[in-house]
Amino acid sequence: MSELKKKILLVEDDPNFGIVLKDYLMMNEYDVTHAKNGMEGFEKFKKDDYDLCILDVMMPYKDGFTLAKEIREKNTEVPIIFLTAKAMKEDVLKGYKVGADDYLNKPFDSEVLLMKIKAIMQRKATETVADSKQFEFKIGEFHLNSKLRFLRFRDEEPVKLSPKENELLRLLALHENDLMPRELALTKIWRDDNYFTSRSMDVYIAKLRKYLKQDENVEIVNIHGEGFRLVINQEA
Amino acid sequence: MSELKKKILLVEDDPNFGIVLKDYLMMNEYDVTHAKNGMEGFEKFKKDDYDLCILDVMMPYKDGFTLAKEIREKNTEVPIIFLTAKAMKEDVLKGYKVGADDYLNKPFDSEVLLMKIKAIMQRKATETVADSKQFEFKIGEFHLNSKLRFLRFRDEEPVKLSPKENELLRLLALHENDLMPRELALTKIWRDDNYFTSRSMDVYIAKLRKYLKQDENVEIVNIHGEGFRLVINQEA
DNA sequence: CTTGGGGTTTAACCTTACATTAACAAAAAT
DNA sequence: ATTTTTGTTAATGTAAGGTTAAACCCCAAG
Repeated sequence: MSELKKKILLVEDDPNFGIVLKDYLMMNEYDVTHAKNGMEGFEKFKKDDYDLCILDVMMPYKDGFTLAKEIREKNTEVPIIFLTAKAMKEDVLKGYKVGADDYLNKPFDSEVLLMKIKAIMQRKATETVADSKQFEFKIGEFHLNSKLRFLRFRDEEPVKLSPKENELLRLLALHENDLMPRELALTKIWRDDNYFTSRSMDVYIAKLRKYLKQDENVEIVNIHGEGFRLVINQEA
Repeated sequence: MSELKKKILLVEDDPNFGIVLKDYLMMNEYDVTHAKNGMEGFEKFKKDDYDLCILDVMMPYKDGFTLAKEIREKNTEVPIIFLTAKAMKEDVLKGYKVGADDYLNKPFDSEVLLMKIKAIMQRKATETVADSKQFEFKIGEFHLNSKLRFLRFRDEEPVKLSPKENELLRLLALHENDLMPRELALTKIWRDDNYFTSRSMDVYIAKLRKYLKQDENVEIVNIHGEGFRLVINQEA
């Protein structure tokens, strides 16, 4: 049964490091293709479908950012992780809004890389294209603008939401009337799933309930051991 | 059509290093003009349009900072990168005040330079042309003329704005009712994003709020960790 | 050269905003 | 019955933002 191994494109010019990393990832059940420079990386990218790209930034002739841009022109979805030299300053990275899913400074702990890969795969698996672009929601008599992070009830003054409140409510709204699994919120918003983040999330659920109390027909229901459901009852 | 190469003015007095750097940049598809001192650099600058200037700081007769200042008098837009001989913090700061986009300590990794160049070009590329031409705004009952740098409330005497006040308010107005990211203002107006420029910006926000207080329906709202929003409420 | 003023930055101090953790109560599952 | 999960409120620590005043820098007038 040809396993459904996830395909990773690894572009890394340092041959030693590249091979070590490739082997490590393959040991962890990924199907890894290794390209030794930007050109080769792009060729291989065009020839196949990948679930993830790991690009070294510092490469001669075609650096990781440039390659990422080319990849993005072909595919706006595929997650990209950059491997950057430690010396690289934040502002340089920020200048490049290629849409990276993560950065890792060399040298890095390979287990950290694995975790990031897992988190990204998980996130992508449960994400639709439309979702990532929706920032306004009608929730009963509320209006959520999750770009500007405010929640308005009818025509009243909007309430400002904190980043976490906002993301959580948005995620619930995306799953309106349906289950929003605990684990999903934890991996997407908290990027980690453990006892404490889980309790933290519960605290935020309580906060949201307080806001939403104004509208009788809106409530957040718990599904024990599973997650939460944003229920919206419409009156006839 | 492939001749859309970006033009770089390189001013570097060390002939060996200058030529090596020029060649390296040309290998990376830039159109490089090399000047061997500040005088020559300024002459060449006046004769042509460049997309970027790379200036050595340590040069006889006319140092990089002085040259930068002259360049800025002619052109407030063109990005400037300084090459400094050692880690000299004072000079670096001085450089930023001329409006440098970045600086590099010699000796530097040429790939890092490439990266910075790309980041800067990218930033320039994403600025819209339309924005750069709009200089008059209606802000509630205010009128902002950002060419002449004054702000008028109704028919009262216009208030004169300082350059920073003016640019900041203009940037807010360009994003009217929408988020104006902190980072955007800092990189565009202050050309640097650090603790101090950030605090400086907050001071200017306070000043603008003071001016805008006259109109009840205009306010600058903070979005924690993101930026500011110029909100204009219209009464029916 | 020195002095003064406009513009800007830095410092200081204070308030608000956020996220996490703790603590304990209640509900659900086993 | 007892363990696990969830609800809720409060306490804590840290970061971000608001405000004011002093320091600083440059430049131009005395």
